[in-house]
Amino acid sequence: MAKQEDDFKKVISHAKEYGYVVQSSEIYDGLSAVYDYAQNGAELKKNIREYWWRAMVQLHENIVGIDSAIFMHPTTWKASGHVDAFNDPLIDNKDSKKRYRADVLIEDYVAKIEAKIDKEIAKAAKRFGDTFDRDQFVSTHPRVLKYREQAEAILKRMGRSLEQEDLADVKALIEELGIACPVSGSRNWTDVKQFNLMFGTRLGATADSSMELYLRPETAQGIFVNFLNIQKSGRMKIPFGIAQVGKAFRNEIVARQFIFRMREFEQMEMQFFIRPGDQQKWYEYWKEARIKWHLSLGMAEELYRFHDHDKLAHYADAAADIEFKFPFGFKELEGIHSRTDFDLANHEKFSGKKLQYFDPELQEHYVPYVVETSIGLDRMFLAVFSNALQEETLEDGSSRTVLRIPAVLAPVKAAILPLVKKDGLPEIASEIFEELKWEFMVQYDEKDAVGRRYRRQDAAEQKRIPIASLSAAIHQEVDMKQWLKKAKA
RNA sequence: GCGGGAGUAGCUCAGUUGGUAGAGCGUCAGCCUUCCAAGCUGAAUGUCGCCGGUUCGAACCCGGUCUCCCGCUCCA
Repeated sequence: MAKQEDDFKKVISHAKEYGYVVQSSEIYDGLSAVYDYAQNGAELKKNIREYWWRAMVQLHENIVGIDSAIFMHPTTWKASGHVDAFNDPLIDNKDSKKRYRADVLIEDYVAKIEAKIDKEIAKAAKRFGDTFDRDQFVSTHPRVLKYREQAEAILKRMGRSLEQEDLADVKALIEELGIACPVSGSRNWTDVKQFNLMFGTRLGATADSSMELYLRPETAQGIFVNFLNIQKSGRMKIPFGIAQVGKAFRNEIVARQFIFRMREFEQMEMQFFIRPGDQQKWYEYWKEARIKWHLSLGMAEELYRFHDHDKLAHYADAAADIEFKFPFGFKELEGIHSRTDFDLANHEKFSGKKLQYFDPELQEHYVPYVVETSIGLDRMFLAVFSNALQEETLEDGSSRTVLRIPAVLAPVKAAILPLVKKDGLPEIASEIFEELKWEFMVQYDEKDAVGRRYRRQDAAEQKRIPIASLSAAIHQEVDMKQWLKKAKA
């Protein structure tokens, strides 16, 4: 565990020292869970983004890419379920310091009442044997009726209080029911607080003419609301996909672990529209396609694993994560979700506009089902970067730090290093540099002994290309270019 | 939000019972060097996270605050 922490700290400090990631607004003590990408980080991030875009959009004739706005009509988030799902009433127990969702505490209490009903039924069933009439028993037995009435009253009151955002009453309900903390057993509760995971802002300059809206908590909805626009203008036929890369915002209660969980982050999402009933097939297809994409980068296979969800989100009928072995353990890197027609159907309902597809083969209209792939660009960055950072022991026993980034993603593709700073070598090296820079990110360095420059490059960008000698390289300039192209491919 | 740990140069850290800062690496200028750092000469860099208090005097003691790491909690 301590080893893990050390490794993770090394990743963070290396990212800072070599111009990858720094904390936002550092000179003002920083902003919690907000980070900036520095010179090398911006390149690496851009390369990951492009690698994804090419794999998804360029290589699939039936997938197109869009770039939708961060601001969206507020009703979007009602339709998507985020207004409900991202608003949690939370309460803390002052003795155990544990935090709970207030509604879950109450629901658990109700579940206990229902368990009592089941017990009564079981008892009666045993007593009456074959003659037991379950429905009649439930609708007449006084104790069962009382329990049922209790349970319903509690849920009704909770529902009404949450609806009206009467959080004081939610707390009062918890106290009246005598709900105790499962850990400490105490009934010493804080007030119920509403946590909204979405950032609110205003559109419009003056207070009375402005409209309250949210920064998008996911990019997917920008795709759903444009479903018909894209389908029609692109003459897309099901199955087809719409991809998008963009920023999303979540006001996490606790955002931590460096760039793993940030309040402002970038998603790379693709919504694949399919016939209802085909979801299982496409879900499996994309699970496989996505893991292949990851493995194509050549990082160790053991670093990845699938995690199938048992507890599904409000929109999904199947979901799996591709987890990556980060320095702090296996964590979600990408999600593949079968979202059914939840989103499009809800946007139909809330907007009153039909979001349907006419299937020429089936000769019928339907709301398509959706399989989504959603990967965090920042998480992918962290996966690549943390895995690339390696300590290498050399033959002579000394060690060096190498940032071994997959060549396609490397921020800088080649370093041009004249062996010595004389005999006209810098001039020739500069010529090579001038020529290569039109096609690749390259760097030039003539300072210090060449060995030292190698080490410097190894630690910073891992881009050096073995050249037998500079003079040989000049004669083999064409070959080198081809080597570079191969390396790039 | 709660609990634990931490914040001194770009990085890793030292700093004795309070007497206004150091090392290694790195960086920069130059020398040497025709292939894998730690040879030579010189140089720059810190309101000791921030604010306040105690004191003749605070990196050190006290209070507050911000930020980071770990655990709990949360995570479409």
